[in-house]
Amino acid sequence: MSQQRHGSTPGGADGVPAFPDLPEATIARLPEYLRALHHLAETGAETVSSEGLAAAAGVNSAKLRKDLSHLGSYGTRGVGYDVALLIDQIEYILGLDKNRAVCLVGVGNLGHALAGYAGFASRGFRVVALFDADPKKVGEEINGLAVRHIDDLERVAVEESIAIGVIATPPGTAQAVADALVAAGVTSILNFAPGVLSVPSNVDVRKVDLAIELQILSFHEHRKASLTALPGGRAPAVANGDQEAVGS
Amino acid sequence: MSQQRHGSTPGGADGVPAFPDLPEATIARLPEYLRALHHLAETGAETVSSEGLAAAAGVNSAKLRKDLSHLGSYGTRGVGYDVALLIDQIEYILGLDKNRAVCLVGVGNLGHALAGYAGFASRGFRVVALFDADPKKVGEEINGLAVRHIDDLERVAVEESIAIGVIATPPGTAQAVADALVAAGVTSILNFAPGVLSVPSNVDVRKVDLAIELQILSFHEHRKASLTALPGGRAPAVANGDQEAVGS
DNA sequence: CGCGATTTGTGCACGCCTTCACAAGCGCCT
DNA sequence: AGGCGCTTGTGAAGGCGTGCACAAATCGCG
Ligand SMILES: NC(=O)c1ccc[n+]([C@@H]2O[C@H](COP(=O)([O-])OP(=O)(O)OC[C@H]3O[C@@H](n4cnc5c(N)ncnc54)[C@H](O)[C@@H]3O)[C@@H](O)[C@H]2O)c1
Ligand SMILES: NC(=O)c1ccc[n+]([C@@H]2O[C@H](COP(=O)([O-])OP(=O)(O)OC[C@H]3O[C@@H](n4cnc5c(N)ncnc54)[C@H](O)[C@@H]3O)[C@@H](O)[C@H]2O)c1
Repeated sequence: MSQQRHGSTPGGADGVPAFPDLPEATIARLPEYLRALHHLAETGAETVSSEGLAAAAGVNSAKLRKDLSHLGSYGTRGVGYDVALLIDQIEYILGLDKNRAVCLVGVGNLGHALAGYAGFASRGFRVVALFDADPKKVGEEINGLAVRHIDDLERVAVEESIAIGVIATPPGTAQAVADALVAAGVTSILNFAPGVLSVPSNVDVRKVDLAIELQILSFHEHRKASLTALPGGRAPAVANGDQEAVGS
Repeated sequence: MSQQRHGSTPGGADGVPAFPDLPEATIARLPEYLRALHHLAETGAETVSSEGLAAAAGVNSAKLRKDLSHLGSYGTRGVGYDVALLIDQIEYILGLDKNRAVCLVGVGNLGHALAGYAGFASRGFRVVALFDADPKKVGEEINGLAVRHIDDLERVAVEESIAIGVIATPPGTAQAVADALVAAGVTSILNFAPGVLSVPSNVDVRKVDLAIELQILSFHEHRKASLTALPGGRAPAVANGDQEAVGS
C-alpha cells in the first residue's frame, strides 16, 4: 500500500485499476498542481507538504489532499509528497506522457499568436499542423510550420494521429470546422469562437471565450460599485469565488 | 408584478432591490444567454421560450428558467421571454451598459492579437490603453491605439477610470504587473499568464490558461483510450461534463 | 526502543447546484 | 365568456464539492 509500483510511469497491467475515475473538479485542478510542482522541482525541492503545494497552487490544503488521494497514496505521512514522483503521476493521469499532437484551424489574428506560443510544447503538446481556408495564408510558414489548406485536414489528421484540434476561426465558420475536425477523427476540441458547438457525444469540447470572462468581471464590478454606493456602506470584502488566491 | 418598470435600463431607486445576489454559477451563464439572445434578435425573433433559448445557449431549460427567475419575473407564461427586454435586463445586471474601460498590459504575441480583437467592443468593452515595458514597443500603434510605457499606467488608469486590466505578459512578470494594476486602482484582472496571482481581497482575478484547457482534454483522451482498450469494451458514451452541447 | 512532532488520508456535515415534476398563469380560439 | 394548450416559475430531492477535524502513519531524536 505504501510501496509504489516503480519509479516512473505507473499504471501497469496489474495492481492499480487502469483508471480511477476522478471527479471533474479534481481533474480541472490537476494541471495547476502540475505547474506548481514543476516550479518547485526547478527550485530543487525534493518533497513538498500538502500545505506548501496548496499555497503554490492557490487552493485549500484539505482539497489538495483529497484530490491527490484519488490518484492513490503517493504521499508519506510526516514528510509530504515526493515532487518528482507526483509529477510523473499527474502527467501519466493527464496523458501528457504521450506528447499529444494538436492541430490549429484558423491562422488569423489569434491563431497566429497561438501558433507561435511556446507554452504548448513545454506543457506536453506538439502543434503538428496549421490549417486555414484563405489561399493567401496557405503556404505561409509560422515557427517553422507551414499553413496547409483546410481541405487537407482529414488526410493530415490521420497521418499524424491528431486527437486534439483548436478552433480559431470566425464564429460563423466554427461549426463547419468542428464538423470537419470530427470527420477527421478528432475527439477533443478547444474552441475560441463564441457560440455553442454541436458535436457527437464521444467528442469533448472546451470553450474559451474572452468576452464571457470580461463580462463576469464586469458583473462583479457592478456589484462592488452598488455596494459601496449603498447607504449601508459595508466594506466590500469580496466573497472570493474560486479564482484569486495567494501564492507564487 | 407582471408589469415591468419601463422599457429600458431598469433597477431604478424604488421597486426592485438594487442587487439580487445571484449564484456564481448563474452569473457565469448569463453571458452565454446574452450572446444567444443577441443572435436571436438579429434573426428578428420577438420572443423566445425557455426551451428555445436553452437550446441556443447549450443548457438545460429548467436551469435556464431558474437562472432567469433570479433576475426577477421577466417572462410571460404561455408565451416566453421578450428578447429585447431580456437583453436589457442581462446587460444591466452584468454592468455592460457602462461600456467599461479596459486596459491591456503586454503587447507581445498574444497581446497584439487581443488588442486587435473586435469582439471586445461588440460585447460591451472599450480597450482604452495598451502598455508594455519594452521601449521598442512603446509608441507603436495598433488599431489606432498607441502603446504606452508601463510607467504611465497609474496616471492613465485614473484619467480613464479603468477598472479592468488584462495581463498578457510573461509569467515571471505577471505578479509585478498585477501589483501595478492594483496600485493604479484596477479592481478586476483577467490573467493570461500561467500561475497564481496574489491580490487584495477586493480585487477579482480570472485566469485563462490555454495549457490547462488542453491538459483537461488530454485527460479525457487518455480516459477514452483506456476504456476502448479495455477487455470489457463498453461503448464509450461520454458522460458529458458541462461543456459541449447542441444548438445554433 | 519508545516517544513526540509532523503530516497524510478520510469520515462527516454542510451548502450549492442541478434536475424533475407540476401548479399557476397567460393568451387564443371558439 | 369559458375552456384549452402552452410556458413559466418553483418546491423538493438528489448529487457533487468543500472544508473541518481527527485518527493513522511515519520520521527523527533522545
Ligand atoms: N483575436 C483575438 O484576440 C480573439 C480573442 C478571443 C476570441 N477570438 C475569437 O477567435 C476567432 C478568431 O479570431 P481572429 O481575430 O483570429 O479572427 P481572424 O479573422 O483574424 O482570423 C480568422 C482566420 O480563420 C480563417 N478561416 C475562416 N474560415 C475558415 C474555415 N472554414 N476553415 C479554416 N480557416 C478559416 C480565416 O482565413 C482567418 O485567417 C474568432 O471567433 C474570434 O471571435 C479572438
Ligand atoms: N501567445 C499565446 O498564444 C499565449 C497563449 C496562452 C497564454 N499565453 C501567455 O500569455 C503571456 C504572453 O504571451 P506572449 O506569447 O504574448 O509573450 P511575448 O513575450 O510575445 O509578449 C510579452 C510582452 O510583455 C511585455 N512585458 C514584459 N514584461 C513586462 C512588464 N513588466 N510590463 C509590461 N509589459 C511587459 C514584453 O515586452 C512583451 O511585449 C505569457 O504569459 C504566455 O504564457 C500566451
